[in-house]
Amino acid sequence: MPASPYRGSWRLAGRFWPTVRDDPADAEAISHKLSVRAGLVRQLAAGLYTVTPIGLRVIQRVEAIIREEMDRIGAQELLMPVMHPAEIWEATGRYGLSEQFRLEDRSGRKMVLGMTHEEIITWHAARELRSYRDLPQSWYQIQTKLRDEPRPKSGMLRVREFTMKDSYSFDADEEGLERSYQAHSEAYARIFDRAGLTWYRVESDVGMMGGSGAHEYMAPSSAGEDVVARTADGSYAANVELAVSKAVDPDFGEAPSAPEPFDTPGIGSIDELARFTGQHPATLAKSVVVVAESGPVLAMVRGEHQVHEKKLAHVIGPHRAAHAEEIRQWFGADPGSLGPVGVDPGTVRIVADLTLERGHYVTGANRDGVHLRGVVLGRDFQAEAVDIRTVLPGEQAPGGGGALELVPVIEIGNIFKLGTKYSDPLGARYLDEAGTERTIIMGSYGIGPARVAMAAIEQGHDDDGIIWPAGIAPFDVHIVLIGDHDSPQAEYATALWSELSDLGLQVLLDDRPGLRPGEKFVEADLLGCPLRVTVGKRTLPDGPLEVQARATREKTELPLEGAAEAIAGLWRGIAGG
RNA sequence: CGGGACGUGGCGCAGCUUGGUAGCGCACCUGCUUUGGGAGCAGGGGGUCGCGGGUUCAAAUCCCGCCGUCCCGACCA
Repeated sequence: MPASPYRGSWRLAGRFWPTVRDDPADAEAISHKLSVRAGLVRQLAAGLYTVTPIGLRVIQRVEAIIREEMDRIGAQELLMPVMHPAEIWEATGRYGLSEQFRLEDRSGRKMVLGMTHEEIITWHAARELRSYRDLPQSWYQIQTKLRDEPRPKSGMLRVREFTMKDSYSFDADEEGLERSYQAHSEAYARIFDRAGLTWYRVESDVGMMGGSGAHEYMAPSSAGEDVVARTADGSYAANVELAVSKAVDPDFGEAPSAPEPFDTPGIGSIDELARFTGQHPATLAKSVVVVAESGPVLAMVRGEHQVHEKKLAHVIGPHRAAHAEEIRQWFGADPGSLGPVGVDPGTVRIVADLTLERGHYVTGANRDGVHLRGVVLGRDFQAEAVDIRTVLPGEQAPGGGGALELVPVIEIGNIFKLGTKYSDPLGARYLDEAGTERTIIMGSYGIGPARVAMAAIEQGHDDDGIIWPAGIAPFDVHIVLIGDHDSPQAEYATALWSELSDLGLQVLLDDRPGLRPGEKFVEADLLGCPLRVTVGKRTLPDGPLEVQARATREKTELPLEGAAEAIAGLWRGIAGG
């Protein structure tokens, strides 16, 4: 049994720590490769992972930071079931979502596995909170969520079962919600700073949560699935799903008094059209046909832009791409020669990006191999002018903060102003001072601890392994013992381990017998604790003791006298005091 | 859900085209030597080749179906 007299410190001999030499064959993301190689996680099935004892240390350190910061803003921890009666989800119209795991109990009662807990916490709030005197409240939990993801991927980054810190605020009015939202915003900043991440707070889409305002917390990483548009100074930052920008207008020149048809044989794409006409793509309009529930929609953006599906969906609702035959039927031409002029507004709804309100454009003529030039919105066709395009890097941010860059990010947390989306259908109401019944105003706030850990790996690694931020490393100090159990080095290393632990550090002592020094060094690099101390024959009897910082590889030689204090000092330097 | 790839000792892979004794590296076990950056020698254990069906005298290999996993896209608090 490995002795561990100090909370948080480990002797390694006899512990389960399954490292591997090779990258797993099916891993792509760096955090996926390294989390498996460093023995932090093991896969059970697609999107299902077991966390090993040493991996759990990292997760628990993230969770400890979260608990401290949530408690600091007065949030209270509780714990709700993962399995819920379906009726509660039916009440908010969220029963039957495609990602929801559904089942029946033995008596045939419909149940669901929780993908989140808005419904459940609101159900409780509706029963327990009655008076303005009961408000405000902030409740949180760190609990398992289950989502039947269409495509689990990238190791622990996108999984079907994971733990989430989710909190919920209950306020009497909008001002109260604003305070709760602000408190969470400040707590989140401290949490992600303490976890050692580079992160952005960005405006986000309210999505399926509904509500009136939302921000996402994003860690930049090439493994990220979301994209943020931001200025270099950070004054503007938004998920591309809703990012806006000032497009650069080309020199349109004079518009002809009416659209002029011209032949464009065999031209099917904007690139080809730009080459054929010698005009800048920004003077060409792209026409995309989709089918919404109400019928066909022609969506138009400038040639250099892309239609953003989510933005479009905000305007026209759920939709799909149109089939070739449908397009023929509605427009009398094939994709490549489509345009808005002459289209019957009774059959086809036309939505045009805001950029098209300026200038005149080349569009398809709805005759194969023919385009029109000089097409003007408002004069030659009517359309709803709306924002449906994706911003491009280099375009100017709306606030004057400069040019936008597009960066891939991992979503590590989010905060939502829910308003009454859940409290209303679930009947969470209270009586105000005047005795009037009012609906409770809610917010919800999430963080994925495992994503925080994986983002830290994405942002901190080199060819040899992980470089943990001091705040969430599995250990503060990793002692590599070179020598047998009964050697003087072992005796010294064990004493040093105790001494460092007494100083409040979490220390890993690699006292595994029979391993070669090289293997221990390689695995220490893989694991990536901030400081590595080597105790070998060179150390004794007179020193020096070698300490290496994982991040910089900087080596420090310490005299044996006062070594533990000196190491603690080095650690404080790395951890930021 | 569309497209693509892969499934062979614990891990990483070869063998499949052209059917005929299941192989390599690492890991593992034993012994000796070694011990400050994934050791050397010798010996050894471990695989119904994802599952089911078919073709054949004979299937890891050919055919059909299914399952699993990964990647791209769609999707996605």
